[in-house]
Amino acid sequence: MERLSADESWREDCAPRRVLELFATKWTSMVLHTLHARHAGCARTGVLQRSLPGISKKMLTQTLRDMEASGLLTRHVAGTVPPAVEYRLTPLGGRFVEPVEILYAWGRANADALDDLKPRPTSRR
Amino acid sequence: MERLSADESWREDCAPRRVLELFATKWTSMVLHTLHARHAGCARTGVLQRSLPGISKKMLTQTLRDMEASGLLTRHVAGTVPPAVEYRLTPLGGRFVEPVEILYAWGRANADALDDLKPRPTSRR
DNA sequence: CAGCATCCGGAATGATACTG
DNA sequence: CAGTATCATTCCGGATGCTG
Repeated sequence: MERLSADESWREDCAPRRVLELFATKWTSMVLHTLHARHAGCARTGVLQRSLPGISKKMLTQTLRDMEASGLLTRHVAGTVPPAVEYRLTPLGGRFVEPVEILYAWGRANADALDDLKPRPTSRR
Repeated sequence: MERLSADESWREDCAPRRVLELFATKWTSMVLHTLHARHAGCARTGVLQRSLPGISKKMLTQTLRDMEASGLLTRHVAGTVPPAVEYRLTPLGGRFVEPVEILYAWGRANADALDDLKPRPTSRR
């Protein structure tokens, strides 16, 4: 074996690895997918929270801020009477939707196989 | 907004979410990708460790065991003089390579954009 | 409504050393 | 070579309460 192709390695700090880090945080990909698939790439905090069963206000805010820092979305503060903040996908965020969608679809397509290995109620993390 | 498509939701315990959990563990996807791209789907422990810069023996073993439990690969113990253990991708594991490859490729394709937001030496996680 | 400040239990990762 | 056993550390993610 050892058919070293082009550069199929995993040096630390390589781009692919930074992509994986985006998935390391529990909600990132779900927020991204929801923002795109259910809200056309733009939504407010409350709406997002309602679209994501189980997420807490804290984690939602934290995730959104991290994603903003990662350049996946932008944050727009509107009026100030009742704070209205909107989050919108950036071009990078928009492109990142694609891989996420693929993962999502793969999950659905392989739901059966995944069910078999389901015996992990108190799953990791 | 609110263009609720087919079933683009994230109910807890849905298949897509269980897929994401596979990425929650740091090394899973890297082991999978390495096993496929560099070792044709079958390799021994030591070889894998040498192919994954930075992984510890402990984490490698743990990751491999988890992946075995998840049905992504099988474990074959050969002789016993010097223990020789081989890990081989299962059909499910083989199918899972596809999405992982896509993420990998996406990272390479968007390396520039990812580099811009790189100012995170002591990155998250 | 949006967000921040804290406190906290537990999980994930890692360094090191030992066994067969 | 493969794996296990400790010990230490990081920090994720949930709960709760407060601010404007």
